[in-house]
Amino acid sequence: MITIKDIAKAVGVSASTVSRALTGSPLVSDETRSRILDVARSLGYERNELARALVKGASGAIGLVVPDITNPFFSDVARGVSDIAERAGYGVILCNTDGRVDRELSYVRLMRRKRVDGLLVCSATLDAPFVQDLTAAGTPFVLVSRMSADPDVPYVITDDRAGARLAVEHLVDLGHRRIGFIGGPENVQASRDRMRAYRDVLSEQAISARSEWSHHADFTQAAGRQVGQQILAQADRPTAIFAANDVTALGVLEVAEGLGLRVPEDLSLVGYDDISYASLPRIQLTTVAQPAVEMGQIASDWLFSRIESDDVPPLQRVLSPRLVVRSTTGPAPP
Amino acid sequence: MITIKDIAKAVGVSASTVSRALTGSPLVSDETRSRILDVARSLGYERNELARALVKGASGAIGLVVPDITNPFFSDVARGVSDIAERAGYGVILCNTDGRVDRELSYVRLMRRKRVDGLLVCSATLDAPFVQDLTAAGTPFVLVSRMSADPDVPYVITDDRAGARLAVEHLVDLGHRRIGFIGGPENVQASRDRMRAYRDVLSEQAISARSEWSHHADFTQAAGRQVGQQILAQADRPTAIFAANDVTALGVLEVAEGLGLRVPEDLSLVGYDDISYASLPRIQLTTVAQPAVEMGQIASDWLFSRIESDDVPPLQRVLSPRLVVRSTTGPAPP
DNA sequence: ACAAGTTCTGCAAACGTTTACAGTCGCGTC
DNA sequence: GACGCGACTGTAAACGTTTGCAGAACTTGT
Repeated sequence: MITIKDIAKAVGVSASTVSRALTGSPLVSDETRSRILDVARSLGYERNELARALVKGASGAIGLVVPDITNPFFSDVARGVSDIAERAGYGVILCNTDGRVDRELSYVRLMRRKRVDGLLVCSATLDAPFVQDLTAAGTPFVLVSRMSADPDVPYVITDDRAGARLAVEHLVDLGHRRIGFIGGPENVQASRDRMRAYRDVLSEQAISARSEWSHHADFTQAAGRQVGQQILAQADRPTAIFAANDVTALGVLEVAEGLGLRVPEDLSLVGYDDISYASLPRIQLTTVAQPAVEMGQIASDWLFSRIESDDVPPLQRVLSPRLVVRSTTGPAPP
Repeated sequence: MITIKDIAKAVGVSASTVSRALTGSPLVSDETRSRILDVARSLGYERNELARALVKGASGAIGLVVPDITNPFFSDVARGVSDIAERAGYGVILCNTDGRVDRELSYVRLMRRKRVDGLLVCSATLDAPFVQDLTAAGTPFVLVSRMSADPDVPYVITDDRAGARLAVEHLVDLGHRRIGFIGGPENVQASRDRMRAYRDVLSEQAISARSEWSHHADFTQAAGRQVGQQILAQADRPTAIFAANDVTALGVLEVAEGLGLRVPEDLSLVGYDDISYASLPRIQLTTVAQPAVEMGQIASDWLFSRIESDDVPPLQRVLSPRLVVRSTTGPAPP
């Protein structure tokens, strides 16, 4: 690979002059600059960003850790992040944790070793030890879709309690009294909040929460099928289910139809996220919309300004979810 | 940040000894090694991979360039890649090109500057100038979902011609004679191949290919809607449409239902890719399956062995596509 | 007691940049 | 003709590792 020294030799100047010419410093005469640029071009020089990163103390990369890039919610977030990063000239390193704390932690450590300039974490487990590590290390980061008890930790979320309330109240308004819930992993904040709101609404409305209608899954379609089957196979089954994300809801939809249940006549179904497939004509899933792409953009926008300058106020942004009523919900059967 | 020198000072040895201890070299006594490890741990040392990369000439990262991570086909590929990369201890840098040659090129250059050890390119434009650049530079890479005229270029693809044949022949078998096609961008190899097969089958069957039923889109749902609308709004419309990917097909499905057409009674529809949403009960899209996750795995598996050793035979893997008949296709209306 | 190993450790160079500092050169001014 | 100044260029150190080479200390065999 061509280095700055090769160019220096070819042009007959020192390496520092080449460096200056290439970085656009004014401390170089127009004549030598153009000679240098010519030679650099003709040699096909590409600056070694590793070396540059080492001396500048900035790697020009950020880490993006998500549970599963295959989940449309997170690929939307990733898309938002990647777009902003491209504009800012940063690289994005992708990490899939499957929501496992150990992988999350090992990825965060890998990112620290790679000296990323910042970190975007969607992983959302509740008791995240890496948060302290990162604050202690002074690595800028943003939590996406997870809030922290610590008031100094920057985050972008939507109000999960409010969103879940919308969903459950919608079902209650339709006359449902037998309402089930399928959450994500127990240690995921978003899942807890949505569950909490579910319980709150039920108790406010003096509706009993039946434990056999409320289960944890893991935000995948397969788990949605499995838990959905479990709930719906009971003789005494709910008339409505609120699933803590769309992917799960689609899994439930699948088994519901498999069991011969009509949606929404026999079973109403609400999801969460409003992934693009929720709006397909055949699906028309009632759901709570989160602006995923925008969340990614907001988070990375802030991250980059935080990287450039230490004193930007911490980002603590709570976006409003929006209930999107489509056709998987209807009046409760008599 | 703690460096190797800090540890050296604290323990009272030289930096080289610390380095050796940390990298597990046998040239260090057990006693000093354990003292060093203790101090390293207690100081919270994390090795600077940038510095290491600089001297070793290997960055421990690969680039993954895809048109759009939001497209489930590519997020599946990404998932496969990321899993293998994690196991091999590599980082994956994500690049979205939207299929634009300029962005593709500028990303490839960025990756070269970042000195990635290898590159996985899904971008699939036909006349890809970066291929020569990369071979010339000696950067290992694999084309995913695109073949090259050059016999030395490594790739993983499925046989697009064969897959598309399956789709179109299926429609013909069902009695359709009025068959439309919606492709991807004109310069995308996969799109061309699928179109080519579409035309071949029609001409073999002595069916006329009507140009007003055959259009290019860009593999997005929005474009599927738009082009679908264009084709289906005609009084003289086809009885079947083969869309070059599932996302497009879902867009078509949307407008078809909007126009009051029943699928498959009035219109049969075939997609390509078998993304996970194609199998939803309400969708049940007939499609041609490509093993996306596996393609990502195969490609990166090979890439890593290629990185470790120069002389592995070039990867040229053609996987077989599989027709999955579901319920968006049916007999042609009389 | 001494040569010849062994086993461990340190020195210094290298990787490819950036950048503070010190020149050098030519030119105009007094 | 000395002086200062502006405009440019070079020297060298630094970033944090790895690693070839040489040396030190300690064993072993004679």
